[in-house]
Parts: sequence; C-alpha cells; structure tokens
Amino acid sequence: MQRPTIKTIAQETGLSIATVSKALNDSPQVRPETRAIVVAAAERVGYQLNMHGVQLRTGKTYQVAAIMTAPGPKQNEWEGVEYAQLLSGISWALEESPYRVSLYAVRNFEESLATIRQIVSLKKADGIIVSGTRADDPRVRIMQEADFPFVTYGTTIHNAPHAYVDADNEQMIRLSVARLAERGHRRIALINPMAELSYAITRLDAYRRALETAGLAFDPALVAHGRLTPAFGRENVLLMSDLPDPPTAYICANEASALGAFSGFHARGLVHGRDAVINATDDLNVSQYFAPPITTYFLPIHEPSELLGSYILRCMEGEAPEALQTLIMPKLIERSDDRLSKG
Amino acid sequence: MQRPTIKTIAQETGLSIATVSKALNDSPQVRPETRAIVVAAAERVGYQLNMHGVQLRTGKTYQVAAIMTAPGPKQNEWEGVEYAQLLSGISWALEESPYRVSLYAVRNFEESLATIRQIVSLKKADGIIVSGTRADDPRVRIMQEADFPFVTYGTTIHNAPHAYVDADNEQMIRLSVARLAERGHRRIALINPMAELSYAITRLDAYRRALETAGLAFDPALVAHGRLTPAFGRENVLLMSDLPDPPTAYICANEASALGAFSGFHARGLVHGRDAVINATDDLNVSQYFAPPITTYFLPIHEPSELLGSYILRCMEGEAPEALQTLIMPKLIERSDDRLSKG
DNA sequence: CAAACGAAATTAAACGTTTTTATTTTGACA
DNA sequence: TGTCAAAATAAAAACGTTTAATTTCGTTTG
Repeated sequence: MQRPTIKTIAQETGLSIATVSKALNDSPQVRPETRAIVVAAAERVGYQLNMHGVQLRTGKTYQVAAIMTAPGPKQNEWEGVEYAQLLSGISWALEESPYRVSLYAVRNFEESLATIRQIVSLKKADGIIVSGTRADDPRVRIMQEADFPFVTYGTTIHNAPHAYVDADNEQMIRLSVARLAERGHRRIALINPMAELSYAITRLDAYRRALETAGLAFDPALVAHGRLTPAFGRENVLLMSDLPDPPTAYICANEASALGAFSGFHARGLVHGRDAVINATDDLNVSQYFAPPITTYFLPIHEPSELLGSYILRCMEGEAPEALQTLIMPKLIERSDDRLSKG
Repeated sequence: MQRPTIKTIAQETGLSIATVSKALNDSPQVRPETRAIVVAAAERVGYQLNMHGVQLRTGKTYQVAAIMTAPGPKQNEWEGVEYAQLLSGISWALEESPYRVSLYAVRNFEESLATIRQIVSLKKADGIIVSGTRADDPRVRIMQEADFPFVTYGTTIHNAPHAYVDADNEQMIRLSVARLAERGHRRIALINPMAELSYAITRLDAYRRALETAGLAFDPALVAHGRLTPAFGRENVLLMSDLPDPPTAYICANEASALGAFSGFHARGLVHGRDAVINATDDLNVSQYFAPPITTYFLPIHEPSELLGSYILRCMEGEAPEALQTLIMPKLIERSDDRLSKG
C-alpha cells in the first residue's frame, strides 16, 4: 500500500484535495464540521504530511542550518567546546516545530563564509545559526543584506541590530578581575581566545578597564590570544611564569586551556594556591575534578543553546531582532579561596 | 529575476526540458554536442539544481540522519564524547555528495528507537548513522527489517550482517591488561561504560580472558559500569581504593572518567605511579595534559567518523554490508612507565 | 421574488524535477 | 529516392502540496 496523501483523504471523505489541505491547515475557509471529518479521516488512514510537496510548493525548506566550525582532522587538540550540547539544545528547541537542524561542518572562517553565502543565495535553509562571531563579521553582513533570518552565538558591532545569544563576557571578566584583585593579586594573566573573535575583544576591554578600576597596571605580556586548547594554556604558563614578575593568577577562557595551565604548573613545579591560581570561565563544569578544583564562572550550555533555537524560530516568524538579544551571566562557582598562602 | 530552472535553460537553448534534464544527468540518450550546449547554457544563466523538485519526484531525501544521544539539559556532566568531531567527520565525508547531515538529538535510548522508527517508516532520510549500540539492538533490527541503509558506530551480535565502524575494543583491552600484568599489577580495575552497551560487553569479555591468560583472578568488585563522567571515575576510585585489596591499576574507558579517577586519587591522597596507575582508552587525547600524563590507547576520532560517512554513502548505493565493516586498532601512547615504584 | 451577497466548497494551476511514451530527425542502405 | 531502424528530441504525466480563481448554494435584501 502506498503512503496516504491528501488525495487519499479526499477520496475517503468525498471532498476535494483543496478542502482537505485547507482543513488540515486550519484555514477559516472550511467549516468546523468539515474539518472534523477531514481530521478524523486523516487519523484513520494514518496520514502524514509529505514535506517534499510542501517544500516544492512553498519554497520553504524547514531546515535550520547550524554552522559548526570544527578544526580539521589533522588537529586532534581538544578545544573543550561542547558542540554536542549546543546542537542538541538547538535541536530540542525545534522539536515541536516542523524545522530540523541541518549540519554544516566547516574547517575555518573562510569556509563558513562561503557556506553561508551559498545557503543564503540558494535558500538551502530558512534560518542560520552561526557561532564564533568576529567583531565586524562579514557573514553577519551577508545575512543582514539578504534579510535572511539568523541568530549568532556571540555578539558583533554591526550597527543594524540582529538576534544573538552570548555569555556576559564583559561582566564576567570585570567581576573576575575585581575578585582576584581583592584577594591581593597584582599580576593577573588573561588567557584569551583568538584575537579576531568578538568575545576576545570584549574580554580584553573588560580586563583593561577592570585593572584600571583596581589600580593595577596593564601588561601586554600577561595577555595571550589563541586557540583554546590545553596546549595553549600550558604553553602560556610556561612562558609567563618565566617573566621577571610572573602572574599570580590566570584567567582561562575555558576549561581546556585551564587544564593545560595545570599541566604547565606541574612542569614548572608550581603549586596551585601557593605560587599562583587558575580561574576559568566555561560551560563544561569539568574543573571541579581538577586537582585541586578551581573557581569557575559556569554557564550550563543548554541555556544559551535552547535560546538560540527558540530565537531562530521567532526570527523566522518575522519577529524583530531587537527582541531577540540576550546576554547570560554565568554563575560564579568558588571552589578555592584563591588567596595565595605564601609559605 | 527568478532563480533559473531547467525551463530557463530549455528556453535559452530551444530544447525541451526533458532533454535538458537528461543532458544534465549525463543520460546516454542525449548527443554530446547537445549536452555541451546545455551545460554551457546552464553555466551562463547560473543554474543550480533545485533539490525540492528532485525530492518530490524521486522520493529521495538526500539526508543522512545522525542520531545523537546527548544527555538531557539537567545533566551537566561531561562525558568526554567529541560528538562535534564525529559529526564533522561524517559531514566532511559527505561533502562531495549531494547528501547533507540532518541531526536528530535524542535524550535516551527509547527516544532514539522512536526516532529511528519514524525516519524509517516516513522515509525522512535515505540513511541513518547510529552510535552507542547495544549487543542486541532493536534499532538495528528495525532498520534491517525495513532494508534501510544504516551504519553503526559500535558492533552488535545480530546474525544478519550490517555496516559498522568501531574501535577494536577486544584487542585494546587484551593488550592493555597484558601490559599491566607484565608490569606486576595483580589487581586491575575496569571502569567500563554502561553495561547494556555493546562495547561494555566486548571489553568485559576481553578483560576476563586477558586476566585468565595472565593467571590473575577475576574480581567483580573491580569492575564498574556506568555513564563515563568524571564523577563516575572519581566515585569508583573512592570505592575501590577502600577495598581490603585495592586495585593498583585502573583502566578507564575514556578520558573523562580518567580525569575523575585522578580527582579520586587526589581525594584519597593516592599518588599516581606509587600507589596505583591510571590508563585510558579514548579519542580525545587530552590525557597528555594530566598531571602526570597517563598511558592511553588513542584513536583520532576523525578516522572512524570519516569512515562512517563513506560507509553510509556506499551503503545507500547498495553495496553489501559485509564490505563495510571495520574495527580500528587505537594506538598505544605510553606516557608513563606504569610500574609501581613502592617507596 | 429576483438580485445580490457571502460562506464554503471545487477546479485548476503551479512549484521543479524525472521518466515514460510519443514523435521527429538522422543516416544507412537498397 | 524511398524505406526503415536507430538515435535524438519532444510531449506529457507524475510526485504532493498550496492557493488563486471559480462555482455552488443557501440566505438576505430591496
């Protein structure tokens, strides 16, 4: 037996396929009694909407493109990004809707740009979710110019507003620096993501201002930008601990780099809490298992990701982007005193 | 201007849409010269195939469903699964093909079963990639009975053969146990994934046989099954180190649980290399940043994932599943001696 | 009571392909 | 030059849906 279509229901009920279609779409043009008959018949024959027909007719794809920038196969370094959680959060937010998440894995920024250009021009999706934004992001410009629905995970400085979700990096760094300064730290290192990323800039700005507020000098030697791998964290601890006036605190942008920082401590014979401390900001919450556990600003990844999903839905429905902007403040989890016990 | 279709090309060339379609699909029914004209015209007008038309006409979806079982939003525990890499590997393998990866995030086994049932019965995809297989896996049975193309990441015991990719868990555990036994360990703990998972069984079997070969007794108290979170690793070190005859070696199924095991060492005052050692088997390769780094069987995730992608392609093309089965042997990376230096 | 109206249904066209069937063209051969 | 088969192209139908245009029919209205 063939899969039932609206034609099947039409025959079944003696109505025309147009009426059936309208009935199933809750059109006001069809009488409630008729609708009931149609719905009953649909139920009876086990009708399921065939998306291909809809897609061809309406031009809608019912796909949300998730652009995922994952490093190429050659790089086996862990970056501590829980893309899985991010993607499932989005996917779950779309669960009740007819939309599906279509994955576009790209290797780098240029590829993501090309991919987005293609999706937009060929309408391969109805909406796009993009992460790893740059301050001035050409991808955002492309989508804005095409009036294409999109949400970014991360902010930008574009003048035209767009939907975004992000952690409140500014506040997080500000409080983080203030807290360490309070505890007597005068040399605070910032392990930051790649310099071109929007949140790297936000964090750096906040860092500089917070230092100023605390009356501390800014030293470029205490700031590092790069891919947030353990290797990067380790490397910078090795480098910075050799400075004449080494840092007594490291603010790592994620837990992967924090883990690497620990490895650097180990290599240099530094003891956490005596020689220096490590703080992290992340969404993985794995740092509670470090030895010792460290203080972290923690943002459960499902929060921003579900928000991304619901925002892209609302965005595709035409809602104004101004209403779809959220900065989430991660929660401070203090796992160590973070005062140096010189002894 | 409208997006060009084959109709546009037909007008442009004066040919019929049928000929254009055939020409573009390399049909032998069309003269090479004609094909050249069509291709040139297509190029000129910037023609791009509209998938919706194809999908409606052919019934093919050009989607590969990737079933991803991610724990619900309530569980923030890291499980050290690099789904991102897995998904991108698959996605890259499909890059040259017309297929896209469509993501189906599910919360648990039951949901994955229901999802697969739906995909199969409603033909929502042309192929399925499923991970986390059970020994006797009802999802596999459903797909087999429906003659639906699929590849599993993980083995099963189904009699009918199917395409799969997996790490060679049997050999890995066998060698791992033998290596530790050689180094004088008589009490070797196995931190295993959830008992119902196929690879848990494979590993347990291999473990028992390897113990026997080494002349060591099997002690159920040294085996734990559960979700491979850091919490699980920690918990089991706390438990097992309290045994009258505690283990001197822990084989952790992934690096997340190994990290947790370290945390357990820390809590109990155990020193790695003196009181006990930790080994891991994983695809993350983050254990080189542990303090101290530990010995690991390492399988770069892009290998199995790209294989999954190419296998599902070949499977959808009708290739026999027997030809699409691979066990990959992870590489041993010795980062510590793993002999106990009692002292 | 006929005309006009409005609600609710139907008809028909369209979305862009592929594919089956029909038709035309071509070239070989008698 | 005419015939015929083979080759190349064209015509038409179909996939499942939505929607604009049209028809039907009962009700209101002047």
